[in-house]
Amino acid sequence: MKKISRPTPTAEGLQLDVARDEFVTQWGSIGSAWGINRTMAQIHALLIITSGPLTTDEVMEELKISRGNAHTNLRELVGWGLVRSVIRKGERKEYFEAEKDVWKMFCIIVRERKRREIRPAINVLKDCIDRADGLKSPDAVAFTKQTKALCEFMEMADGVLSKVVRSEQSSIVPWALKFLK
Amino acid sequence: MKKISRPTPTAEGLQLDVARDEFVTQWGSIGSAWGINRTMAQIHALLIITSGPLTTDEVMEELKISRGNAHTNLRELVGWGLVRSVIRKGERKEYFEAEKDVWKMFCIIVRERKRREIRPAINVLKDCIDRADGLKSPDAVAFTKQTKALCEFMEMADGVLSKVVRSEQSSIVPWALKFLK
DNA sequence: TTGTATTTTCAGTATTTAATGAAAACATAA
DNA sequence: TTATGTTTTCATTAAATACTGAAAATACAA
Repeated sequence: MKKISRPTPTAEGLQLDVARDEFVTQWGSIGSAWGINRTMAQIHALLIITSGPLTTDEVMEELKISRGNAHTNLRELVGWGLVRSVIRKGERKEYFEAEKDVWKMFCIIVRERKRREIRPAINVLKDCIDRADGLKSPDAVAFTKQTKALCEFMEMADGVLSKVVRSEQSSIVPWALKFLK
Repeated sequence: MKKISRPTPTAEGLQLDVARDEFVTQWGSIGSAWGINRTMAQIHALLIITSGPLTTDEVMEELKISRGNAHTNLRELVGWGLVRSVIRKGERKEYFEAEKDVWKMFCIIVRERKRREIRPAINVLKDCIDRADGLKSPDAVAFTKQTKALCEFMEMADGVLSKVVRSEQSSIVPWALKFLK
């Protein structure tokens, strides 16, 4: 295994390293507030601020984590579509690089969350509505009314997000924004 | 402690109970996918589909959870503003009821997440930018560029959400929607 | 083939997060 | 005041989640 080569640390270099560490660490805690595994968020952060693609070993080294951990979370990120694997010809190692365009990142995350979380939630709501729909008691009527309201709201949100994300370009939202208040 | 009175279960009543249970349970798992404590989401779900306000004991009974757990999560929900406590005159017990209007719920959640998560994230980014800004190396320039892009995006998102939520009325988003694509 | 580099898996362990339940604190009525 | 109902706290325990590291599987070159 090749040792990662590093330039002799200069004052500037150290300052940058501090900023990068801060970014990676904090992105990790922000991620976990949003229900994302801390390590996954940190790897993502690391790849976002690294110009070239990195190998699993380099990620392990940078974040001081085990191979299994690095491997699993890199795969997860590839699964989300936030990171792609790159194979350099003549080399056997797999490299990983993040999508860096912020708007594209946003679109990917929105699409995945729609698919993984919003859609299932809507299905659950529909299921509950079906079970209670037609029941006559006041309780049942109230229940149906409330779940229907929730369901309609989520479908609306789902639709808005679809449209926002459809164009895949960032100018539309700021533009539409002019019309809001 | 007074036992909760319940009508004799009918076929319809049972069917409703199943639907309610399903809703509460599933809302719990949806919540945890979004970084919200499962019990907190379940209590919220329970209060949303219950017409009258409930006491801590009733919540404990319905969800089969301990007093401490019910207490803590009810307080947390009150802290978010999603649930308010109600005191009935002549009674010593505290009652809890949820905000039921879906649009209001949405506004509360957006405002709180902005405050608790988006704003702090923006501050972290600004801090990282400050540390690296002015450094001349190509790595530093790339780092600054990337973090600035992220920061600007999040500020934009913050602004959009502020406007969406400002009016506190649901008609604006569907209206603005017409302009999207 | 066989050897070597690399990736993947997963049982075991550690860490983090959430829940319990009983005691303490508090509030009100008698 | 004392008695009683109610809320709050918090040390302990339980459950969920994440991580490690080594072994197995895979891929490829010689």
